Parts: sequence; C-alpha cells; structure tokens
Amino acid sequence: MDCPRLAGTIHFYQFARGPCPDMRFSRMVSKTLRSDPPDAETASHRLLLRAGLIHQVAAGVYSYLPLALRSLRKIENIIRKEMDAAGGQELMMPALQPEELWEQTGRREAFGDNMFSLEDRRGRPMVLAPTHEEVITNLVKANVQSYRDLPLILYQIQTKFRDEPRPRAGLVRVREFDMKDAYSFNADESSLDESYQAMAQAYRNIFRRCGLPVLMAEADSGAIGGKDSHEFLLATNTGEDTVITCPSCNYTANAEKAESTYPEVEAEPEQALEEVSTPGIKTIAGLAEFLDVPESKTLKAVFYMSDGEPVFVTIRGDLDVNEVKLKNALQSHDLRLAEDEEVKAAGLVAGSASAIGLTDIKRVADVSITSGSNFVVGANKPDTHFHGANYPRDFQADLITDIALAQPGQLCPRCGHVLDSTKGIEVGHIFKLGTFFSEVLGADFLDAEGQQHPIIMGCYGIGVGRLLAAAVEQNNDDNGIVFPAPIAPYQAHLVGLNIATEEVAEAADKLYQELQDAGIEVLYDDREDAAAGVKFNDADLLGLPVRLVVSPRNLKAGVVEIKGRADAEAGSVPLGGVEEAVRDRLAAASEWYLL
RNA sequence: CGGGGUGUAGCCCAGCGGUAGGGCGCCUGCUUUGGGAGCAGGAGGUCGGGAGUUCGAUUCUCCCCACCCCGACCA
Repeated sequence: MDCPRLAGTIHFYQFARGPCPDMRFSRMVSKTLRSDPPDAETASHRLLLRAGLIHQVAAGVYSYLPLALRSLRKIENIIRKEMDAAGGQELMMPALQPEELWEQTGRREAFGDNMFSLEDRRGRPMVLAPTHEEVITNLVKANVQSYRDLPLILYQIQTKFRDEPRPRAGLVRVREFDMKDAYSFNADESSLDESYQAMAQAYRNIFRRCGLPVLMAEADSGAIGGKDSHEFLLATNTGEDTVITCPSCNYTANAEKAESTYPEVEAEPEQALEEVSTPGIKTIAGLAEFLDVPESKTLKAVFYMSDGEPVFVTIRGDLDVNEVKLKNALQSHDLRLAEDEEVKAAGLVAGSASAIGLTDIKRVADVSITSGSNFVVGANKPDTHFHGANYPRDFQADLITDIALAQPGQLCPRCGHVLDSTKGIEVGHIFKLGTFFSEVLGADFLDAEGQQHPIIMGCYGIGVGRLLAAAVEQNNDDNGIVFPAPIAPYQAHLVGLNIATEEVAEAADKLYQELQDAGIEVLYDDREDAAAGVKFNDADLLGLPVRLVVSPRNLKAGVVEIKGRADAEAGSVPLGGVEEAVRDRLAAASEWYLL
C-alpha cells in the first residue's frame, strides 16, 4: 500500500532522522514468525528470531534487521556518552590486519584457530582482528612520547571476529560481533587505577542507563597481565558463567576466581595408616557411603595434563577442583584432564590413587588437605584404600595452594556469611593489562626526570550484540520480549484496529504524526489485512514499552487505549492527552535507572 | 575435536523404491474485524551436495557439506 510519508522522501529521512525512520508496520521488512523456531532453545535466540530482529547467515553470523539495529544504536549511543564523559576519545581501527603484527606479540599462536585468517592478493597473510591491543599500542607509540601526553583513554565501537569453536544461543556467542573496546594508557599504577575506576563507574552508568541491573564480579585475569579484572554480568537462567555472591557483604566473583571458606574439620589425634578393602569403589560418594565417613574425611585424586606433563592433584573429597585456579598456579598454557591411557602410563590407579608414595610425578594439592586429619585415601592398588592418612606425615605435595571451586553453601571469604550463586551472561570485562604490550611493541614515554618507561595499559570491553541478547534473555514473558525502555527499538507501538474504516485511519494517522512531531519514536501498525489478534500478538512479541490502540470502540468514547508492556491491564486516555500519557508511562518505566 | 540430532516451498512439518503433500504465509476476488477469521481460485520445489545400487532414488548404501544441542574450548 502507499506510504505517503516515505514515498519520494527516503533520502530526506535518512539524513534527517538517521538510518531508521519511524516506521509503519506494513512497510517493515521483517516478518514475525507465527511459531517458535525449533532450533532456538534459549529465550533470547528464540525471541530475536521470532520477532524478526535477526536473521542467521551462518553459524554465529547474523544479519541485524532494522528493529535490532535501532536497539543496537541506542546501546552504542549510551556507551558513547558515558565513555566520552569518562574522558574517552572515540576512534576506529581496522578489522583487517597483517598477521605479522600478531606474531610480534606471540598472540597469533595464542589465539590459534580462534583467529580468522586469510591472504591478500599478493599472498600476504592477513587476519580478522578479534581485539585491538596490537594496533592501538602501535598507534599510541607513534603519538605519545611524554608523560605530559598521559593519561589517555581511547575507544572504538567496531566489528570483531573470533572463530569460536562453538557458536551458540543466537547472539550470545557469535563469530562476528559488534563490540566496544577501550584502552587506557597511564604513566604509573595509581593513574592506571584512576582510569580503571573511571571505566568501572562508566560501566555501571551504562548498564543502569540501558535499564539493566548488572553484577560486577571479580574475574580471573587470564594468562596476560595484571592484578585487577572485573566482569559485568546480567543474571539470567541460561548464562554461560556462574557468579558466586554474598548476600551479606556483596562479595561478588566469577566462580572461576571466587574464594570461599568452609567449616573446619575437627582435628583429631593422628591414627595409624591402615589399609582397607574397598571392592568396586571408584567414587568419593561411593567411598564415603561404603566406609560411613563424611566426604570431607576423604581425599580426592584428579589427574591433569599440563603442557604435556602429567600432574597429580589432591583435594578434600567434598570439594571440586577449580581448573582456572589450577592453571594459574601451574602457569600452564594448556591444561586438561588426563585421558585413561595417560593415567595408566603414569602408573596411577584410577579410583584408588593417592599421593602416598608418589615421587616421580608433579603433585599439587589444595590447601584443604592441611586442615583435616585421618583421611581416607587411595592405596594405589585396585579396590584398596588407606584409612588414617595425614599430611605431611604420610604424603607431601610439590605445590599447596587454593585450587578449590567455590560453591554456594560455603562461606564468604570476607564476612563468613553463606554464599549464594547465580548464572549470568558476561556483557562487559575490564582489565588491568600492565606493560605486556607496551614492552613488546616498544611503546615508551619519558617521565619528568627524562627516564624512559613502558606505558601502563588497561583494556575495557562491552559486547553490544550480546548485551541486546542478554537484555532479552532477562526481560521476556510467555508472550514475547519486554524491552527495557532505553534500548527498545521504538518507544511506542501504535495499533490501529479496523484501520480500513476512514475514521480510524484518520485518527490513527493523525496520532502517529503528532507523536512523531513530539519526538516519540513510534512503530505504527497500519496493516489493513491483519486481524486484531494478530496485531496484539505481534505487539506483545516485539515488546515495545507502550502500546496504544485506536479503534472504532475507543474513538466512539473519545479515547485511546494505553498499556505498558509489563502491565496486566490496559487503561485509556482522552485523544488529546496521549502524548503526555506516553511520557508518563516511559518515565514510570524508567524510574529506577534514572535515579 | 568427541557424542547426539536435523536437512523436503518464505516458516513449521508429514511422506515414500514409481518423479512430492499438509498447515501457516504469499497472490486474486468476496466476506470479515478487540487476542494468530471464513469461502473460492492461484503461484511457489535442483526433496542439502556428490557417487553408487536399481528399469526407475526424495526414499536404499557410501562419502561430503551445512545447521542445532551437550562436552572440550572460550587472553
């Protein structure tokens, strides 16, 4: 059908109002799906596809349709404002980069198959960048020579590429994605800390202004780099990460990093080491039951391969190994569970192994083994265990440190309260990098005394597309998305019922125009051939914050129906008062995050 | 990379050794309009790709590819 406001004026709208003009439903490219896409299992994947926001091109590669793009732009603009307010300068760096650049820092090998690579026409190896530390460090190296040029915070919002082993859950883990990455450059540690704190505060502001409650969690800082690292996560049922939280003192940490304490096992007089027959017992649970001892009175043996070397790990039976902590403790590049043949080759008896008598293999133990006594441990022969094993009398380790996985129900390391846990999607990560990149690439500055130092760096990322997915994951109901108002593609969904009748068409068109003139973003369902039920269901599915209904019934009463997406019941307002009512609704919906 | 699953119309799916069907959507007309309407007519398919078996393969066999889920992986 005709679209008078668009006909012949496409260019005007593109320039006057950005790439996405206000929209009539009948002209919108995307279609809503009547049924759930069968392959999409998580809520955000299902709803983003079904509502017509995204379209899959390949595994982990999506097109973003106009509705999604509007939402992404809103998120980006919130990010821009906060980054600028924190002193950031926006720039843009290339996604296409020479592979050589990555070889200089050793990260070509570190990223391995996770990096997309290609050749240009001259056969020169190129990569698609997964992140931009190399490029930005060189850029700063060329532009900064003095402490007077520091500190500096630079950021970009750009497409990143990572050839993930397993893309999943729609926009949650993809191979091409929109990301904001920022980098700080400082002359000393306290200045780095100031930049880090400024970014942390900017992040809190960003998520609040997006209408999204966020968890800021202590995080593992990984192979490269410094002391501090925090993740920002949205709590969702389907998150990839587990966060340990303390309801009392607000200690919050990724389970990869989290510490915990657990009740001390009562110390007993040491008993003699005594062999017991345990036929067919291979697990801690089975052992504890068979011998009628608590699991905390047993020791668990786990076998790993660390950079090709077998490692024997001992931990108290009621605890589990945190592989990230173990990897860090070993300074290992590649850590994995040992396979059966490797266990046999090392002369170990799976199910009945212990450190007793072991000397020709690297032994790591969790600190938990030092606080208990008279443990049940493996006897290093089949179907046999020892009773009364004690550290260090009966066994030792080459390295004893905290390698235990924190679990809900254990106690907070700060205040002793019982810990809780939640699943979440990581949407941001901030990080003190230190001088790794500036040293390798020679980004130095002269201090006030004329001394040369490597610039101290930090990096700060937000996954924009993933934030959209996480927002939908966190905000939906049986009927569809419930968009937080600040990142909704449009603020209002104007539905015309019986729109073929002249009075309704006139009134709805007029209202559409008035709302736009008032600066309210409106999606106008002007379809003549869609039944009322279709329109209501589509409105619920898209989940815009405010729904307005113009119909013969409402017109007769001189009103327009108004309903917030999250409201149970609709209300009505006089025709003249719609704009104000919409503003009230939007303001009410955003009360908490505008505080 | 290991395990499991799926590829048939824009979407969801059925089917079968004899050359393809339903629902939704789409087009035309009529009728209808407050929570996924009705009637009539119509368009739309290299049945993921290749090879093999067969008189004949969408169907059986083998190989490959793509996608989904679980795991590994995720500075």
